[in-house]
Amino acid sequence: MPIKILIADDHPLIAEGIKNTFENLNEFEVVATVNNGKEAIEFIEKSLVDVALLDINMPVLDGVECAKEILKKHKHVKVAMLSMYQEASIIKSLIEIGVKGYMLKTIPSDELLLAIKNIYDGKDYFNADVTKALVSDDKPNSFHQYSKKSPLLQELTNREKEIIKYISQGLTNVQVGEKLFISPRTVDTHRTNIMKKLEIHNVASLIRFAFQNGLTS
Amino acid sequence: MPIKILIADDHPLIAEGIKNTFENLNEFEVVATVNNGKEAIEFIEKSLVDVALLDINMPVLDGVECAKEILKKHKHVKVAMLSMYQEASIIKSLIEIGVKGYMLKTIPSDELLLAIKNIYDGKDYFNADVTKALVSDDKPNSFHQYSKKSPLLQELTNREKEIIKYISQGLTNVQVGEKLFISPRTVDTHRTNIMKKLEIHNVASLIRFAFQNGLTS
DNA sequence: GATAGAATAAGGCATATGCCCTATTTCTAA
DNA sequence: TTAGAAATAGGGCATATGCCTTATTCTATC
Repeated sequence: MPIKILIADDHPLIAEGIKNTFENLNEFEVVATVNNGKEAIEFIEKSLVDVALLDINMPVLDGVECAKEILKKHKHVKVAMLSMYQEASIIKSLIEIGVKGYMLKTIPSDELLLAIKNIYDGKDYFNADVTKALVSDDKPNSFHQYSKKSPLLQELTNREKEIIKYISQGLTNVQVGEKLFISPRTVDTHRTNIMKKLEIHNVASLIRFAFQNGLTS
Repeated sequence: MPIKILIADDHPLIAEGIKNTFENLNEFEVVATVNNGKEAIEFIEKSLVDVALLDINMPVLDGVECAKEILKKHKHVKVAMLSMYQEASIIKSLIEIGVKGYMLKTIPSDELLLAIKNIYDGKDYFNADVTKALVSDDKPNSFHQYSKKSPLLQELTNREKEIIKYISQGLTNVQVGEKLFISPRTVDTHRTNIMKKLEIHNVASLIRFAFQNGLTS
């Protein structure tokens, strides 16, 4: 029986490319390609899926939130993430959530096949570059040393995500305040809270986070 | 005779997806899929290509630089750009360079076919969202009103690109200075020059630019 | 040899940020 | 109904930024 794969990506060309990789191989079967996390969950709730391959950066419901939902409610489904970027901090969060794999979109087709097969067999698959980044990341806040929660698990509120969106558009605290009809000091407070949660200390890192997690407009 | 298409994208899955879109259609023929701008130019120099479909964000030689090169030396090749993001300012630059099309990676396959056909026939194809953004962008520095050069044409030097890379990693001027063994004041000068060239006024916009143009590490 | 661009550096200053606080109100889940 | 988020707001202050300015040195290129 082929491995039933669900692909979630908001870029049709990419979804097609991935689907194409598994085509004509009787070991795999792409049972669905959906455009966002919400559709992915809806499909899993009514059909059988072995491995869910989720893009991190998706509209409506992003990959990370989607993964959490799936891993909480549908424990038989193995979840692997696809991303444009390699970022050690995200990986830590994903591992803590229970994700079985993380790969960059630069992965060659044949390696993707191997990865999905491994994940289906209960093994983990994490992109080599990423693993390397994790290993070299021996800062005191590394989750291997302390059981401190990783950034992404320190959930951001909707308002905080909204604030990030405006900041990443290049707006200052004053401008964001004007957009949302709140005091610039409130924006500042949100900003401070966001940075504390994400363990970062300047806008540059914040925008970086926004882009790598699909929080931009 | 089929339209000869060259695809340049550093993400094999995406390149495969695009290639797959044109498969089995005798109106089109994908003559090559390459991983970066350099390879694209090398191929065009020795083989016949009608339409080059370039990802903006590529290593080695990015899409914009690649497009300039092709349009300068190989005027018979029509160039279309693919991007993850819609950003009016980039489009302006591309139009000025002579690019015939710009589409987001969210484009559906059938629309991509239509787009390439139009471009081959000498028409332009620009993503609807992008066109809308351009029209609504009636700021005084719009290139339709003044013949002022757009940001991307105001070339960044290698050192400036290097500085952007470090800033987008979240480093402060002092930290960048330490990395490059130069004074933080020099980093500041570079930063100021970059912002003047790009017509932006804060880091947030700078990081945004970096991500949208593949200048991140 | 002159000129221009690139990279370097710094004075000076207004603005924005990052981050401690504390505090109130509103909403929500236990 | 009550504890706990979430959103609101501001005092206060150190640091970082954004952006003028000028200036030197080192290539290229003409």
